[in-house]
Parts: sequence; structure tokens; C-alpha cells
Amino acid sequence: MKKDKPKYKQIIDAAIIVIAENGYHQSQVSKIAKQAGVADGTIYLYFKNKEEILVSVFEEKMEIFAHNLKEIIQQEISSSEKLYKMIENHFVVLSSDHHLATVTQLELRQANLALRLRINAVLRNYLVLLDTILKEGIEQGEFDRTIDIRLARQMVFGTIDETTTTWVMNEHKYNLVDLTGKVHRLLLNGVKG
Amino acid sequence: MKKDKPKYKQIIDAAIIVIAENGYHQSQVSKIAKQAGVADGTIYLYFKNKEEILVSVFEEKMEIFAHNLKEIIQQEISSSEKLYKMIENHFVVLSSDHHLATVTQLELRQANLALRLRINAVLRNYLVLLDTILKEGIEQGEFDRTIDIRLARQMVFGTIDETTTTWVMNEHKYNLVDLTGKVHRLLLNGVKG
Amino acid sequence: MKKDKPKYKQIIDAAIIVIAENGYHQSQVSKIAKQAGVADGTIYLYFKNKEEILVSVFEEKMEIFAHNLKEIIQQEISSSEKLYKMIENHFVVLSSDHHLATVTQLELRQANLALRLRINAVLRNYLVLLDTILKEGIEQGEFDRTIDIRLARQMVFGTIDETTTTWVMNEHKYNLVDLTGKVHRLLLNGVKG
Amino acid sequence: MKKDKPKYKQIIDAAIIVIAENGYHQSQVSKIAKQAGVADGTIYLYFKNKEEILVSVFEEKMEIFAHNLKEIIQQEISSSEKLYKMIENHFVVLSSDHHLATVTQLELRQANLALRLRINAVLRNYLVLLDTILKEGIEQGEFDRTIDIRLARQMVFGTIDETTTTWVMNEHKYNLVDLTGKVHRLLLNGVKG
DNA sequence: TATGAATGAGTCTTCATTCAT
DNA sequence: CATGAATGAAGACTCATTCAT
Repeated sequence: MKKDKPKYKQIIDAAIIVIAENGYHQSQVSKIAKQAGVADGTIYLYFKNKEEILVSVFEEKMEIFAHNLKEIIQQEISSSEKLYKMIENHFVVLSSDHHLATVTQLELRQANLALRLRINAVLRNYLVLLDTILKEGIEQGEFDRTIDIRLARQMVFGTIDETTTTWVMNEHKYNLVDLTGKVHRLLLNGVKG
Repeated sequence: MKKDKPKYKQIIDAAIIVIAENGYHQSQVSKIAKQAGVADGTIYLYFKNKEEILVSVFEEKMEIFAHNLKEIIQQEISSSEKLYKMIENHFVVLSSDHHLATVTQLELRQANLALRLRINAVLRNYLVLLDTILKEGIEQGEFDRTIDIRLARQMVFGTIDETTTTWVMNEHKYNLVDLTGKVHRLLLNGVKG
Repeated sequence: MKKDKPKYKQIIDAAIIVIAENGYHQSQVSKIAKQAGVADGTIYLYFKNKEEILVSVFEEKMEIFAHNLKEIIQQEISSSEKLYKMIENHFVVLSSDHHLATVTQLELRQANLALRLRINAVLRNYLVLLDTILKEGIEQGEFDRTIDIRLARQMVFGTIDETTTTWVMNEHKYNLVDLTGKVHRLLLNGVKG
Repeated sequence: MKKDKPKYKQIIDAAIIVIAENGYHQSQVSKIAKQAGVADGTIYLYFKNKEEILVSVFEEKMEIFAHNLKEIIQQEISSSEKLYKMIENHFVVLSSDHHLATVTQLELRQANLALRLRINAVLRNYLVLLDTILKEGIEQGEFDRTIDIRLARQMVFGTIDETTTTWVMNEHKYNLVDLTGKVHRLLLNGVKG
């Protein structure tokens, strides 16, 4: 399995650093190769093309979010608390890796449509988990049963995303995790009805 | 004033069509000129460079949103109703021009960082008006006075934006304006506390 | 006669200023028109095309050199003295108009070959006069009768030109006219044999 | 070292041919690449940009002049003879490569000021060597000790340059090397005083 | 596996010149 | 005579990808 070889991770990590430091459009394959300490051609032994590197960056990192979220869902806590922990997890992960935050919130959005559609496909797994929280909350009577799940999901994700992007654009000047409580309350109000 | 000359608007409109139909990265200046029915060089009598065309597209169209929103704010209706009309306005304007919707929600986001920062500056005017509604709602006791205005604004805009983008990505398959009520209720719950 | 109309001279003078201040490749017709205080199109009422402006600049100014040189030739002085006065004239004229000096010594040389050939044709009239001095000097026994006139002319002009260009490149830091005596002696030695 | 790779010289030689045959302003990079038998992009593996090709052309070829001149200086011959050999060398090298002669005497002079300043810097090394001959001649009593070295240098170089340019402009119709004796005598007279 | 030299397609912008007014 | 808005051709350079070693 290619993914298990050390150079695979090496290249993924190099890509994040290069993109964060140089911007999406200034992140040539040769720069990523140099940062990873391999030859340009070597990249193509692990990734079919450049797009594949970028999708993989997203897949690998999004897995962390999804993995954490799965654990959260399985905990025996209220849906409101799950929502809280989900927001917190999102903020904590991105706060702890500024490079990653810059890449996902700013740089990767400059990708062409084809790439962004693929990134969205990866994102979907995450959003499905969010749906699970929302559905559970409705079933258990915690959330308003008349809300539209899809819209609620878009509100939750849209708000978290907008909040994070604003934080990145403000150059991480304030503490993102500290906003968890307030964001949670706003969103909770939304879904509680 | 260059902006009042017919060719200025002609080029702006051509740019929207070309970008919507060909994608951001396939929208060469020569294509826009052809669509506008002018020579390539004529473009540069009205715009300093390509970036300036794209920023102007955004400015001109965002002005419509802002203009409508200003009128809404001045009406003698509740803040909740203003929020409703704002969402409705957003959805109506983009529903009535699918090309524009594609350009603002998908294509322009592929712009480089410099351009996106300029687009954000334009957007700010719109968000300031949104703040006005929120502040008024709080003052009048309609909205929870403990909410954080900035976060509330990010929630409202993030939700509207995410909703619209999802609609565009689903190729306008369903009616966006019909979602107004539900989105309004979700957001109202959020700010009502 | 077009040349007698005020705008003709106006455009010539504007061209010298614009070229001296902006460089040959940054001297667009529109810039010259602006400096001359006329519309772009007006230029073409007085000059067939851009090349014609530049050739005319050279013609008009070279006429001054030639005119002065003709007067010098007619004076009843030795050939050596004529040579002296010719060098002096060259240095005086260019010293008194730094813009013109920059244009003839540096900027106009960047012209394409076609234009430079035409400039050379203008220059020839001047060189013919120089030949007259040399021939006279030989006939009168002042200069060595075995020298090759053409080569001697190239030495005299090449030296004057090289001296002037060096002075311009050194940003007119020293006094060019002061070099007349030394240059004259060098060249006189050369032709005296 | 890039300069030692065969393609480096290949491109330099191609540039001389293309410029001589098409003129400075009609020497596109793609034409040079084609002549060199490499892809356009390959040019940029060896030269930073187009200007760098042109400066390198000058550097590489001027090195031949300088190299020969150094050997001449070291010979145990009179300064007058050194001056003779210097002129001869100049004429021989350019006579043996008409393309190179056209490029240095006509085409490269159309370069913009920035490039010409860089070319002049290269030329300076050559002129310094000429100064050496002149100084030595003065010290040994061969040349007039009252001449101004700088002016003498400008006379020698200006004359050689003007002679060569005239020869090129006359399309190499006569034999340039044959002029060596006459030019030498003229210049020698000049510096002998 | 790994290398890295070579490839070649693709585009924004300038500016001399024209011509309807 | 004078204007100035409109025209449209033309070229340097980048970078993802390949393939001989």
C-alpha cells in the first residue's frame, strides 16, 4: 500500500507546508518535491498527478476530523453536548496546525472546480456524521423536530467554516477555541427552535 | 465617468457570462472581449487589467444586494422581518441570474488571494448593513442581547452563503427562494437566544 | 509647408523631451502628443508615422551642426583651427541641450535598423563637410597627404562620438567643452602623421 | 556549471545566428530555441530570461577579444606593435564571423538602456587592457606623456568601433583586416603626439 | 525505486494607427 | 484642421509531466 510508505506522508506534509507558505498558485510540484526531500519525478511514483496530491492532503487531514467526530457521537452525552464537542474539535484541530488551517480555509479554495468537487466529496463524509448528531437530537426531543436537516447542517457547517475562515484571515490574532461556547449557543438556538 | 459608458456595463455582463460558461480559469480576456463585442484592447480602456474586471463584476453586482438591503433596513418593520427580507433578497437576486450565482458562489472563489481580499473588502459593506439589523434587533429587544454580533453575523452570512453554494452545486435543481422561511427560522432561533 | 507651422516644431521639441525623460522604448506617440499639447491623431497630420517623427528630430537638430560647420569651413583659418572649431561646436551644442545629447547619444541608438540607416543618411551630410576640412588640410599641406580620408573621418567622428557618449553616460558630470583642446590635439596628431 | 554544458554554447551560437539574420527585434526566444534545436522551455534552464541570453552572447565573445589581447600585452614587443596587434585582432575576429560582427556592431545596440549598460560593463574589461598598452607606451617613452589616457582610449576604441561598424554597414564589401595598417598609423600618430 | 533534464502549450497586455465626428 | 475612442496583432515565460538512466 502506497499510503503506508514513509514518502507518502512526507509528500503530504511537504505539500501543506509549501501551500501555506507560498499560496496555492505558487505551490509548484518541484517546490513540494524539494520540501519533501525527493526528486520531482518521485512524486509521480506516489501520486498520479498534482490534483491527487491536493485531494490526498484533504483526505488525510479530514480523516482526523471524522475520526474524532465518530468518537464524539458514540459518547453517552446529550446531542447538545455532542454539537459542542464537534465545534470544539473543529476549532482545536485547526488551532493546533496553523498551516493546515490556512491551507483548508484559504488556499485550497482557489483550486479549480473539478478539484473542489472532489474535496466536497471528501467533506460529505464529515457532514453525514453531523447529520447523525442532528437526527439524534431531533429524535430525542432535544432539537426542534420541524427543522430541515439539510438546512440545519448547512447552518452549522457554514457558521463553523465562516468563523474559522475569518479567524485565519485575521491571522490567528485571537483564540479560536475560546469562541466555542458562543458559537455553540448560537447554533443550538437555531436548531432548538 | 467610465462606469457610465455603455461599454463598461457591456464588458461586465460579458465577463459574467463567459466565467459562468467556461469557468474562472478558462475565461481569457479575449473571450470576454469577443462576448462583449469589442476588441481585446478596448477592455483596457475601461479596466486597468484582468483583475480589475473581476473585482468590478463583484462590486457592480454586490451594489444591488447592498442597495436593496438599505431599503429593507429603512422600512418600518420588525428586525425579524428585516432579516427575513434580507435572506429573501439574497435568494431572489441570485435565483434570477444563474450565471451570476455560479460566478459568485463557485468561480470567483478560485481567484488568487489578492483578488479575494479585494472581493472581501467589497463584501464588508454588505456585512456592515447586516450588523445594523442585528444591532437594531438587540436594541429593540427582539434578539438576545448577549449574543456576539460578529459571530451572529458570521452565522447569518455563513448559512446564507453555504445554502446558496449548495443550491448552485446542485445545479439549481430546486427552488432556492422557497427555502427562505426555513432558513429564516433557523437563523432567527439562533439570534433570539 | 508643414515644417513651418508651429505645431510641427512643437511636436519635435516634445519628442526630444519625452524621449530624454522616458527613454526610447517608453516614448509612445500618445506621450509625445500629450507633451506637445495636441491630440494623438494630430500627430499624423504632421508626420506620416512614428519613425518620421524620430527622423525629423534628428534632421532638424543635425541641421544646426551642419549649419555651424558650414560657417566654420568658410572662415579664413587653418584646417587645424577648423578641426578645432568643429569639435568645439559639437561639444557646445550638445552641452547646451542635455536632453538632445541624451537622445542622440543613447536613446536614438536603440531604434531599429531601418530607422538607424535613415539617421545615418542624415549624418552623412555632416560627415561630407568633415571630409571637406580633411581634404583641404591635405591640399594645403597641413595634414599628412598619405592618410586615408575615409578612415581619418571615421577616426575624427568616432572619437568625438565616443567622447560625447561617455560624457552622457557619466551623467554630464564633467565639462565636455573643456575637453576640446585635448581631443583636438589627439586627432590633429592622427591626421598630421 | 551550466556554462560548460553543451546546450549552453548551443543556445549562444543559435542566438547570434538568429539575431544576425532576423534583426534584434525579430529575434524571439522561440526562434532561438528552434535554431538551437531545443524546446523553448529549455532556454530557461540555462538563462534566467531573454536579456541574460544577450548579455551572455556578448560576454562569451568578448572573452575571446580579451583573452587574445592579454596574450598580446605579455609579448615582448613595442607598445606600438601591441597597438597594431590589438587592432588586427579586433578586425580578424570580427572578419572571421560576419554574424557576430553584425550582432555586436548593429543589432545589440538596439537593446534597451539597461541591457546596454550591462554590455558596457563587459566592455570595460577590454578597455582596461587597452589602457595598459597606453600606459606602458607612455612609460617607455613611445607615446606622448602629456596625452589624456581616457581620451586616448576613447579615440582608439571609438575609431576601431566606427571603422568596424562602417564595414558592417557596407555589408563587408571590402577587407577589414587590410585596413589595420592605416588605422594603426592614424592612431599611433594620435598618441605619439 | 529514484532521478532530474527536457518538453511545449498557453495568455495578458501594449501601442501605433485609423476614422467618424 | 483637430479630436480621441477603438482597434488587434504579437511574444516572453511557467510548470505539470515524462522517460532515459
